[in-house]
Amino acid sequence: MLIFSFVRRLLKSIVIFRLINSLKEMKKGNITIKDLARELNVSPSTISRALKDHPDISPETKKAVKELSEKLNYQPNSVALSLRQSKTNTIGVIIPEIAHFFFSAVISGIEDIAHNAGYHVIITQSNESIDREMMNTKALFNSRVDGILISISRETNQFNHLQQLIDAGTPVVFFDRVVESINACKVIVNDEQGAYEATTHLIEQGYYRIAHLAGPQNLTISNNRLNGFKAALADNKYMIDDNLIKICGLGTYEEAEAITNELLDYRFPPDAIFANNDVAAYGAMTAIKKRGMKIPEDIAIVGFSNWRFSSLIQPALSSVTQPGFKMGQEATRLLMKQINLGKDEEAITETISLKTNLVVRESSLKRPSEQV
Amino acid sequence: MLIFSFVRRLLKSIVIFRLINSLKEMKKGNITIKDLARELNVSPSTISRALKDHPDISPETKKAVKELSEKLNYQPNSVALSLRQSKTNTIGVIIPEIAHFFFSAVISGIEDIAHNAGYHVIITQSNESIDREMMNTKALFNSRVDGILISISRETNQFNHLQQLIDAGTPVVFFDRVVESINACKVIVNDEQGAYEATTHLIEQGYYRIAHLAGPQNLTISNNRLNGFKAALADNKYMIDDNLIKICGLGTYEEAEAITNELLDYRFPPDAIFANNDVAAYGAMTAIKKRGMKIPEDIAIVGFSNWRFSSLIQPALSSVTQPGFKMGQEATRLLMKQINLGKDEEAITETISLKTNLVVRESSLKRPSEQV
DNA sequence: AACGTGTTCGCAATCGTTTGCGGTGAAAAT
DNA sequence: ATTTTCACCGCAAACGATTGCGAACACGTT
Repeated sequence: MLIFSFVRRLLKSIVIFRLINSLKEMKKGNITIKDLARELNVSPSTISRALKDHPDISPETKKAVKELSEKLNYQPNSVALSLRQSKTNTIGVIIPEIAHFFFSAVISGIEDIAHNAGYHVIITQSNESIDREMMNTKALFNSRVDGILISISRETNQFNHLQQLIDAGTPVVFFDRVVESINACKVIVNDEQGAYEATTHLIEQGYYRIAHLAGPQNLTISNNRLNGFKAALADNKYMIDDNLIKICGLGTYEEAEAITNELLDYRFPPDAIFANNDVAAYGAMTAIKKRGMKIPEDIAIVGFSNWRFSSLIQPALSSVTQPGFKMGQEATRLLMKQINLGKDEEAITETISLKTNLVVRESSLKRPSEQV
Repeated sequence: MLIFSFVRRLLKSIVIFRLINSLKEMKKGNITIKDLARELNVSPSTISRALKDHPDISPETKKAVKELSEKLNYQPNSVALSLRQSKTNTIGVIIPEIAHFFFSAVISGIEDIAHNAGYHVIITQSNESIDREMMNTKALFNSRVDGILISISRETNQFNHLQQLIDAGTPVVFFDRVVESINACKVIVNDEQGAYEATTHLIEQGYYRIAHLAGPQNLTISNNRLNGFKAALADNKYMIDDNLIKICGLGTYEEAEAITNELLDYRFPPDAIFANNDVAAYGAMTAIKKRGMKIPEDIAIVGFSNWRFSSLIQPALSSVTQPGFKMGQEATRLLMKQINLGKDEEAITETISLKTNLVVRESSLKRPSEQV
């Protein structure tokens, strides 16, 4: 018995030595189930079963397998697994830009749910380009991700690539920037309501000539915000002056600054600006400051998205917060639901609408003395 | 001939009908090479060869294959390809946090090079947690990515998981937050020089009691910045007062604010602060402002990283820029070089050091009247 | 007629893992 | 002594694509 054990141990160390050697030779020598099988003189099936505590395998074999696997630090090849099971346990995300606080928050929400469900997350950026977006959808499809979360790019005005994806059976959930015409799961924030509240807030503060820096109107969210803006004006018997509604197509800081300058050049410039997003708001603030005008005394500003540093700038920027983290969570939950659907079950097409929240800071407050 | 053509066309449409039908049934019915083979009555090998213009295949067959493949929108299964070729054409990235302007820039740089080389990029966040980082390395390894780019977490103080990765033959390139003790490719910025220049700048502006908000000292970058700070003081014959060097371990805004308050409580508080990063600088600014002190008149501030909004806050924050995009590019180039290495070639262990650049803004400028 | 040549394609193995089914041997039941 | 039972394990096919090798066939050449 002792001798046997000794011999076995000797054999094992030789085995390990041999493996390490061949590993060095092969450079990228990842241990496979076959390696374990060869060294223990059993079949690969046995290794596979032993590693997952299949009842057909004897305790001794299991022990031996597990020990060797531990010692050689065996790691199952996910690629092979994915192929075998036609399931990658991976979901893909397509967003316009990572360097965007809102989207970063969404990603964290996505990872939160996905990781707990045992999924990996592949993130891709479209960089606001439809070509890039199409490439990404194709790449994710070819990688056979189990599902896709997408917020479309600023440029996206046709949706074949997305419809194809859905037709091929890939579960898709849209978030934030959704596509109206596609029948699928969607998670949005109530942009219209957010814009309505922001505008109402400006009205309540006593501003009467309110401009809007709008986003590109092919994006539903931009359109909704514009509608909310108009609705608030209308409900308060304010006239809607199209000259005070400017579309910022690029979404850059500089563009907003230039467009704000146009507004300020009017004979009767606005006394408040509601910006489609915080970046535009920053641009507006810059233009205003450069003219020596004061915020909010001369012009009030409200933004949208509540970037991380909106509270840090001077004056602190009022903004509509979007629940990014929660949106990521909800979108991923919907996706998981779809993925786990039986083949025969009907596809679900739920739409979740999350509430926004207006955070009032200095940039939109009339001074006490000036308040009505 | 005409009849033949007609029959063939008829057959084809039936074929397609059948496929579409079975596709609907199978829900996730991705077209495979076998499907094409069955419908055209050839072997899968022929399909494979036809699709890649192998000379062994007749022009007619090629044409038929390509047409059908086009019509059914055949997309090769990347998973199967990866398994077959032991190559995933994917690289993994591990960063502490996505919601960080510097890292976002790095990612864009990475994608720039990687996409051009035909690689996908998988991004994972460690959230500054070593556990998460270990999980991510394992997950990426199991996914058999062709290489990994990593910037370690704030918590990471042991490196077994990374050494194992390298020992297993996975190409790894460290960037920004590198591990000194591991022999591998690294891309860093010259933190010491950056800190040296920032500190020298403060000295030249006439500040004489300069404090430093340092980062956790297990991070080489933090340590280098501290060293640069000290070196600048020493070279200018300034004394190094350890009371003016405070370590911010968490890296949060609030922590920096609290620690700055400690500095301000001194009988002789500092008249300038060089912060290890911009977030800490923001915290310091908040603390200073809350006391009614003025920047830079009472206290000057210089940060590190040059966040996107450092130029927007009041006063605009002087900061040391790090070339994030370029860093991502360089790191990826190094990784590509490693990946394309022959099996027998010696592993490369290059270290690239990028230059920083001090951007002087209001927060560190003595007023003209007060300047020497 | 036999052989050589070239074109066009299929067979089968392979990547790493899983799994239904069948096989072996020993112990237990008849 | 024969059958049944059970524990334990291996065979082989499968996931989708690639590729070395050989086969079949139609030519042209001797």
